[in-house]
Amino acid sequence: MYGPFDATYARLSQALAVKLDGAFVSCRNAAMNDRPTTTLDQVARAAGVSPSTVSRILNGTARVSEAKRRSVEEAIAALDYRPNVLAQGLARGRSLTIGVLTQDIASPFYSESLKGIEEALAGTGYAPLFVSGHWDAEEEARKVALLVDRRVDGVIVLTGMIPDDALIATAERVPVAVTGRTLNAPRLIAIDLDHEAGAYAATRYLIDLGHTRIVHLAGVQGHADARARLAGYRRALAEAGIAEDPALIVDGQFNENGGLDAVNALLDHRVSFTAIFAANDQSAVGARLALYRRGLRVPDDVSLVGFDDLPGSLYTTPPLTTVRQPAYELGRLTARVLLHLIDNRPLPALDLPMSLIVRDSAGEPA
Amino acid sequence: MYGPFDATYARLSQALAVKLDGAFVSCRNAAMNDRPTTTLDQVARAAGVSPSTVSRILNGTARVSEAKRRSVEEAIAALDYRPNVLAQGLARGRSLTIGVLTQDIASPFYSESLKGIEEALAGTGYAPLFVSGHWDAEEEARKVALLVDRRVDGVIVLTGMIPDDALIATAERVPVAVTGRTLNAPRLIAIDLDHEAGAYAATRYLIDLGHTRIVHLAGVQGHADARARLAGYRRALAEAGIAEDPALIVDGQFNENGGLDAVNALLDHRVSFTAIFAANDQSAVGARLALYRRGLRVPDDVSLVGFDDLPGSLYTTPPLTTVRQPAYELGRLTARVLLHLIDNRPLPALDLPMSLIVRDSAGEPA
DNA sequence: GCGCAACATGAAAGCGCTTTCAAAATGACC
DNA sequence: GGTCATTTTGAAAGCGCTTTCATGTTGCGC
Repeated sequence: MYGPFDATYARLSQALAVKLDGAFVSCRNAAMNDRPTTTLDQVARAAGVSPSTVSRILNGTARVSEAKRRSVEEAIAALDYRPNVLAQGLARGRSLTIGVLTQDIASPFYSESLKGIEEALAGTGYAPLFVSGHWDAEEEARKVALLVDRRVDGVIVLTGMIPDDALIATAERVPVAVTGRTLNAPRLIAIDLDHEAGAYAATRYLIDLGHTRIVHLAGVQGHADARARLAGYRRALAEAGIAEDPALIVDGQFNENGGLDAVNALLDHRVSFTAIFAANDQSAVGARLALYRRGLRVPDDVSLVGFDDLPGSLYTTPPLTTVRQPAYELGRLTARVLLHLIDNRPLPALDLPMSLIVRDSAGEPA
Repeated sequence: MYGPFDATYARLSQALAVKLDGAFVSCRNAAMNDRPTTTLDQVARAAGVSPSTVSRILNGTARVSEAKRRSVEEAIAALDYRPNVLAQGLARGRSLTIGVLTQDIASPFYSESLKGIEEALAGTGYAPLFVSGHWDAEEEARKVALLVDRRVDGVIVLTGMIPDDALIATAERVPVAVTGRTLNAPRLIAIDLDHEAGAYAATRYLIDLGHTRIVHLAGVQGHADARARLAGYRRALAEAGIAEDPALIVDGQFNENGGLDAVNALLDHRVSFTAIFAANDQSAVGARLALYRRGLRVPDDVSLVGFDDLPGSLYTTPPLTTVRQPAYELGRLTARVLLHLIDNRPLPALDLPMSLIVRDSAGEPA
């Protein structure tokens, strides 16, 4: 037992926590003295021109004499004027905001897509407004409504459980781009990747290595991606003439703990297998820990293949062989396509391949 | 060599990629037929009352006769009316938006704080607007300006490199809450955790286990947290009477690759050590992989302690002993404090402890 | 039934910007 | 120098909401 400090000890799940120090906080809560924000009218007055002229200069909407331009620019600099984007939005009928419904702002997978969206929007004047639905159809609908109420100029939905109908209805008000679905409606664009093919490739890879007893750590029931990946697994087995064993298809819940529990259960029941195909990297990581705890080596004793290629999967021990989903690129593309949809421009060409990334977690069976 | 498919092969960094399938895209780009959005005026007309009355009912600003209330509510339902939040913001002078400057939307550490902010704001009417500064003072300043231009009602800054002055200047326009600094200014609140103490505890823990040759995988130079953690490491050594060996303090860059490279270099140079204290979990994970590649066991051959307690650190092999930073709670608290600052209410009590989470990656030296 | 307070309601003036429309200024040309 | 096309500019009307202010109602006590 460990205990050198004169501190309080607390037994956590499987961790001993030592409380250390509190937070340092500093603040001077001054009297409300909002620095008065300067408006376009003030700039106009200072420059001796009309508000319209200032607006025109700001937006380059029309030609303006050099003299006025200069005096307006001086006034802007002197007053440190910054246009009120809200007011602009109201006047123009566009908010320059793109609403993005993700499921969990901290999801290692979707946050890559958010990054792609951010990147695609950078420099366009649009700012993304991120909201999380937590895989709950109701909450997702509420969050989409929130976006619409804020008059976003477009909505991006990253997968989720919100029904197609709701998305179609939303598309009546504002252009929508959704990933992870196939869907056809006016002012709505759906971008999907071929999860079935990815899963097929992963499973086929294991089969080609010589495995026949392959566990599938399935994703969350009712989730479209989970279904597609299971289908790919099945197709690969069928094609190879390997009979499907229901005992090998277990629930991995798409998360670490699910993978951990599932593999523990498998091992407890003495189910025999030589490889695991996890429906996502997170459950693969959980599975890997369960194997580690039982002293099973990867890939020597058990081969492991994941799905997603999370940034961290390059650094697991051993680095994880997995199906790469181009999450970042998907986000970028989706945002780009949405902008095109908003401007009613022709849609750009699309090409987003899934790919099997072979690292060190799978090998031939012992 | 592996190659069962009739597919293209490509040699990646350390991975063989098999290109699979393209994206499925569906869309019907209908003619622009924006469903006309209904306004408060229309509701008023439909209900046979004045706009003021509708507004009052919407906001509960004043008592209204039961009859009118009912007819307005019917009109709202019939027209499917939703208030325009932008217009409300303009009229009220408040946007109901909180700007949040993070560094990387996909950072596993900071996204926990974002989650906390989201949680704290849920149900308050405020929505967070997330922007990323990428640890670049210039970009951070630009992003903060963007937030101010959108007239956010408050700004949260998660650490970052933006100079204190810039924050103080921002605070003249809008309330600011910043983490990872100690700073005192009007309408600005700074919340910091004690990184030095956390690092001290981690190092002391290793020392108490019997280690004396302890590597410190330092964070990014010039980063305040990195400095504080190094200081804690040093204090623990000094207190224990262990002479500091400069060869043991190496640059881990706060990321996986940095940790990997640093430990590789150490091993290449045959520096002897029995433990590693990494300045964050990401570099610890990189270090762990480097050790794995060399056949060194954790914790049998080398003990490893991280910093942050990322969600994934519970599932590394072995689970990582680390200093827990309450990132989620920090986000929640910061948002809450900011709301108080905005409303000029007394600030809530604060208590955010760091704690050493003992898992399985550190033990007594061999 | 009268006077006054209390209340419910509507008119209208913003919030800070854009944009249409028409007037004023400029310049080209004969 | 006058005419007309072309540009530059400003006045004013919104965008969709809130909020002040004034008006019209109601209710109460006497």
